[in-house]
Amino acid sequence: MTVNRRAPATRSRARSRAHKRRVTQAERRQHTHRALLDAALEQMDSGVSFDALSLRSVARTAGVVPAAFYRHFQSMDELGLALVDESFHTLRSLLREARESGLPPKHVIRRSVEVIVEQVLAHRQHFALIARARTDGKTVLRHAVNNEIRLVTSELATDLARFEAMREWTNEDLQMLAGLLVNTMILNVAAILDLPTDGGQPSPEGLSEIARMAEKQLRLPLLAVPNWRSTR
Amino acid sequence: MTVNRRAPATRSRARSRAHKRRVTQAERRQHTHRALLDAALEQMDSGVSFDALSLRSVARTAGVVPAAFYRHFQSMDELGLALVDESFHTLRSLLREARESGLPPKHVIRRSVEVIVEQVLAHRQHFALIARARTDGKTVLRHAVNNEIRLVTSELATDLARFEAMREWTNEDLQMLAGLLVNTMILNVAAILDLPTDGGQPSPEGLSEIARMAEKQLRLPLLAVPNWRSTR
DNA sequence: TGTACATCAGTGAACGCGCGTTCACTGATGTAC
DNA sequence: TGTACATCAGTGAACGCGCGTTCACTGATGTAC
Repeated sequence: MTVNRRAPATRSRARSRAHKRRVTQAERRQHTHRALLDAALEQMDSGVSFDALSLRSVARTAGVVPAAFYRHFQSMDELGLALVDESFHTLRSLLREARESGLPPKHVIRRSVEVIVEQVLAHRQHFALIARARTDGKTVLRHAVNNEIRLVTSELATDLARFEAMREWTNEDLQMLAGLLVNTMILNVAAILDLPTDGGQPSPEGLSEIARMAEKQLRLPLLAVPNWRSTR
Repeated sequence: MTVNRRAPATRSRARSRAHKRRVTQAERRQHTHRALLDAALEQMDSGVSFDALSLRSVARTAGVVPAAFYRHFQSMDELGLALVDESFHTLRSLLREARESGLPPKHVIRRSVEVIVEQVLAHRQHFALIARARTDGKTVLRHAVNNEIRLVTSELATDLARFEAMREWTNEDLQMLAGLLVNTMILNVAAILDLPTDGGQPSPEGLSEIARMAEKQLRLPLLAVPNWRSTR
């Protein structure tokens, strides 16, 4: 019994025949493609590290025979890279949202933390991938993720350079601060993902505690900015 | 051909007979035990994540038949926990060294970073385990590692409370700052482990660049301490 | 010291299992007339 | 609209492999006399 049959057993034969619908090959292809990606995300979300995933279990979860996998990806590594792309697309739009809010620095931190918490809950699986794959065994994925993180960090450094208080900072120091902030964000995201979920979402208490902590951890280094002598 | 034979083939039969040495069962047992732990560390150090290790490959690397593994550990998880204990013993002694240096705050940071770099190079494999297992798939290991990190963070918070400038800080804020510092350390350790090694040690340039960055990332939040209003 | 038996770390063969990959195939969709 | 052929996503069986675990075993070390 596969996901791709046209006439589910739950419909009467007459009805299914009357409502018989032509599904284009492209639709079917896209559906399975998505199902394979989702199957991998689902398993990673439930605690399996990427390189413990098997091609067969992914195909099984997607409701497809193992050989069908090869119609979509050459290998699990290729699927992994596709997921990294997807996940960072999510992360980038998150960061853009926080950045373009146009709020004064004081509120931009609180807002950023709010956005992060919202986004992590909404795209839990993608963030789980980023958090895990960053240090996971498979070299291909790890490097892909770390490259993306490096890019995000550089973008943040560029944004920081626009603030009056950091006009005189060296590039290295901007990268340093951006790295500190990005790392702090990543680890707080990991903390959210590690909260017990009891089936659905983690408890609001747990979330707000992490949010409060994250906000402080971001605010503290920024508080030091006026005292920092970058030139030397 | 195993590691435990008394008379290696490279010695003449006469010599080996003349120098025949009684090896106690305890010695043999301890030797194999260590060989199994080292085999796991060696494989993790060369990039394999813990839950990609197989019992058979560990036994093979240790020069022992798979069944012999069970004379020492009930499962790979048990071996993993033994490694976590060992690794944190290393980490704790590192932290004690930095803490008990008795240096003024200004120099304690630079000294801590130096100690970390030294220790990571000297105990590369243990730090690789901590860095990896922290987010790895296997639940048992991940929780063990995160618990230990939480303990280390609390100890650091206690130490911070002794500084004059933080006398008035709430417990939560001390934990927050300690968490920020510990996370920063961990991520810089991960960065050191990710440096290309070309066989032996990573390049001094790469190391000193990370060290400079780490020092700044630790110094910046501490610079903000006098401005932080903890009470609210 | 020598002998007889107990202990036990490590052996080697066997098992059933899920894995990745291959292959010829099926049958619905697509297309040309 | 209907027919004949092409395309191609997904099938199902088969393969060889490394895995974890079990078992009766071997032979050196340990011990009691």
